[in-house]
Amino acid sequence: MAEPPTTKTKNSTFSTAALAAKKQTAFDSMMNASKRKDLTAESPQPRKKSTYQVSWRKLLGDAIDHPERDSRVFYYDDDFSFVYDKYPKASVHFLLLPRDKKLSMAHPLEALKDPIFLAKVRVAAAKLKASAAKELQRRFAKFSKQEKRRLDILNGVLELDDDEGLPGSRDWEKGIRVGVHTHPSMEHMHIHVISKDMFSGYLKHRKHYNSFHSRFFVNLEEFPLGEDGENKRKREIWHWPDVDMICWRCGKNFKNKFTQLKIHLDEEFDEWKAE
Amino acid sequence: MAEPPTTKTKNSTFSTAALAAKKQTAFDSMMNASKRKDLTAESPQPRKKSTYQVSWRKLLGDAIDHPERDSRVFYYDDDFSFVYDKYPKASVHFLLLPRDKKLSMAHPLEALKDPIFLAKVRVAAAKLKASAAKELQRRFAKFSKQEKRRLDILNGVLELDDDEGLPGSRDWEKGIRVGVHTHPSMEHMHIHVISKDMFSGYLKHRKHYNSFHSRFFVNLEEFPLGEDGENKRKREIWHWPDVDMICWRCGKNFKNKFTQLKIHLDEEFDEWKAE
DNA sequence: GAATCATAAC
DNA sequence: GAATCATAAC
Ligand SMILES: [Zn+2]
Ligand SMILES: [Zn+2]
Ligand SMILES: [Zn+2]
Ligand SMILES: [Zn+2]
Repeated sequence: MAEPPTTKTKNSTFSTAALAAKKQTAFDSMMNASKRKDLTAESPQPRKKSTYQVSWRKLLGDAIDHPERDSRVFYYDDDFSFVYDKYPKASVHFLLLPRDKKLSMAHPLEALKDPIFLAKVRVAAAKLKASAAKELQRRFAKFSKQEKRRLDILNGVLELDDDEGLPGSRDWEKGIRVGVHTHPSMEHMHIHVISKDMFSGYLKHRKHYNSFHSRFFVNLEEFPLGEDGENKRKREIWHWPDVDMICWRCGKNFKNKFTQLKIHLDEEFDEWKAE
Repeated sequence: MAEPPTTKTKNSTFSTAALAAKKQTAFDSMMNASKRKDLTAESPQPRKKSTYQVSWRKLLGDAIDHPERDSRVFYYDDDFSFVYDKYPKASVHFLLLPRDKKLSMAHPLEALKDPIFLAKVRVAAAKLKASAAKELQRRFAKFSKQEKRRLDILNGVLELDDDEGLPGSRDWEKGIRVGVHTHPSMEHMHIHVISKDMFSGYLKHRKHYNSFHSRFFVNLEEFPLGEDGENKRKREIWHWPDVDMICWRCGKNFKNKFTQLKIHLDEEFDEWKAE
């Protein structure tokens, strides 16, 4: 089964930074920066429209075509790859990728209309969700009030009362969301499995936040949407990305104030871990 | 004397976030975001040039005029205010503000030509630097190899050898830089007292980094620059802000790759604390 | 998808 | 000084 990552917990907002850095190609041997400035100083010209053909949309292809040699993949079988998001937008952020070529190329809102496929995705997603919850527990149980008595007993600091069983763990799965984006950017279908906290150095602007905490995000439980549901959803995000940012935990509306939201998320993160 | 701040150390890149948030005025009651979009959708017009008269340049005025009621001030006397930078660009970031009206309005490169004033600034800066070093020690000694034996003895984990004195502390002042910007933005003269790490959620772009780790930053020890030195300095930053970012610790050149530098600073921060 | 740079408005 | 938004180029 999928094991949660064993990334060393450190005082960092870029927890998978090392991985990202390792996979990064060397710096482009671009023109010297000051020379660039000189050239444009007197005759500023708009850069020409790019003819770059978007290969970044296919960046998830390797994870399903060659999972055995893709370091982002931490588990796979014939049907699915379990993947670390390279730019995690929360403390835990995994992707579930269907490996079937045809399904993988379909739009998630279309593919998940098929009840057979939906059922298979739900089974796999439940596994990945459990894995994500386990990772939250591994990293944050030590801050959690609900885990305290259990941990104290396990560590021999406290003793069980007579007839007392070992206390249960906090339900970390409640801290995990599972779903898809209404309009994904990368073309291989992917289901996000992400913790609610949105505490990450990779969360850098409004779209990042609202991709997961607005109507742009469709929970797997909501499927099948039905035609009416789907149309309603698209109306709801008509003004995307110009939609307010709402705190996932307390509901406070931050309008378009992303930096204020970031500071608030930082505080909510600590309180949430402490629950 | 100036005492270091007692901010609770937590897993946060916005350590003075609470302060910043508290001082922030309520959100502007601006037009609804979606309405804005509608208005500009068919006839996009550039926003009019602002007539806003820059009061933000005077934002440090209160710290020297009314230090007793400015929460950023943590120590002051007749000559200087010691201040927390509201947007710290490193784990410790203080400002030293001369309170004399005339000196405060002068350009630092001009004012520090006066040997009397320079000497007074150096005395005050030494105090603030010591305070900053003490704060580094308070927060990071527990990660430091150089502090380990000392702390183990203080905590009773180890015992002193015969004739052994208590081991000295790490020299945390080596981790502090003191100096001014060649072209400050805020008009009240301020001397930066800042740890080298540049680990901060408020460090967001190249100018932030290079303001402290390029020739744009003039160390207090370098004064007096002399006319030649000053002119040379200005030539060296002619291409500002288009100058390469160089890691403060290992000297690696990150060119204009700010995000890569951020990830690297994160790693250097851990290694530096562990020294 | 990420990232650098530029631009208002404050 | 900070912050939102837009724009290339990849
Ligand atoms: Zn996506
Ligand atoms: Zn909240
Ligand atoms: Zn300044
Ligand atoms: Zn380095």
